[in-house]
Amino acid sequence: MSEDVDLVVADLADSAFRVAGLLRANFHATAAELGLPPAQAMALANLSAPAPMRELADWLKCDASNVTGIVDGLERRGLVKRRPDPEDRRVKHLVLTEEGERKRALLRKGSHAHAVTLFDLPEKDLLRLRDLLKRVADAGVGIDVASGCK
Amino acid sequence: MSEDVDLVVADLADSAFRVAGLLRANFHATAAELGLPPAQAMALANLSAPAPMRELADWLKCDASNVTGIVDGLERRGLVKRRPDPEDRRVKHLVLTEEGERKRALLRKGSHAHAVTLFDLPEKDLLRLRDLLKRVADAGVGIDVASGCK
DNA sequence: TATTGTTATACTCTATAACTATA
DNA sequence: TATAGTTATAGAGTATAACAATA
Repeated sequence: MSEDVDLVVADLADSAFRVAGLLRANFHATAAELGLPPAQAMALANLSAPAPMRELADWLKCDASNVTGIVDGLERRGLVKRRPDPEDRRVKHLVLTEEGERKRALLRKGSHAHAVTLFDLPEKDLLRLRDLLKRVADAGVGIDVASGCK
Repeated sequence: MSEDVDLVVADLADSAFRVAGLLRANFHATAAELGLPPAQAMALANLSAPAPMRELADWLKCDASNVTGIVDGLERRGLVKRRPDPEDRRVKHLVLTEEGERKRALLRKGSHAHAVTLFDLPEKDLLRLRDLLKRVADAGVGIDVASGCK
């Protein structure tokens, strides 16, 4: 007899939430140590290269109007600068300052160290877990939210 | 040659975040359809039986002072009632109304339907993923946040 | 003294809508 | 007309500190 799929899925969703919660809690704690609110930290972590503000809104999956405030905070802290695009004068590119680069590196270092400790599995299991979870994550982008239909 | 563990872990953390993000986005959307803000929905989902407000604060991992506002919202919507504990008159138990039970069921039904669609894997993989993720989640509770040390 | 729940306060996050300046 | 970014506004989530009632 096979296990009840509903139960397995419920278990799975619970574990996924818990694991992500642990990752997020650590990210927030690391951010707090660096004096950064969560959203600003998330923005900073995503700024691998100069990018228009619009792009940041897409990354953070939030309305463009929020980005203004988040970037205001990062600019107030001296971590990014707004640089107007000479080609299209509506666009402003976000450029990290030296201090911004430094904090970004610390932020990523902290997250990664925690992840390594968290995903403490034998290599075979680690690879298996990565493959399975990636399949779910990749397939999931095509699923309509709150409808359950593809 | 084995793959670089750092890369695998980074990939894994990314997938875990994405999967949890999908689950959460769906939960919020389902909550919104029921006219519930996220925190109130989360509280409602956790109220399987009458519980003291303090317990809810632990579940939600937030300060007790927040719970007052969240429960105010649920009470305003007629979904829960505060019932004083006769044994310890400091304590108030949260009891779902009939409408509260109804919305709670709908909320859980929506989440679960989405999870079933999301975790659309052959049974063998499904069980494997559940086991691996559960191991990580269970082990993770013992890890200090933002320090990476056990 | 310690704990439960409340209030007051402040900061942050988020979406909507109306606006500007460009394209 | 459409797009990038801003402003104003309002609702929501969160933590801190001080407090009342009770244990």
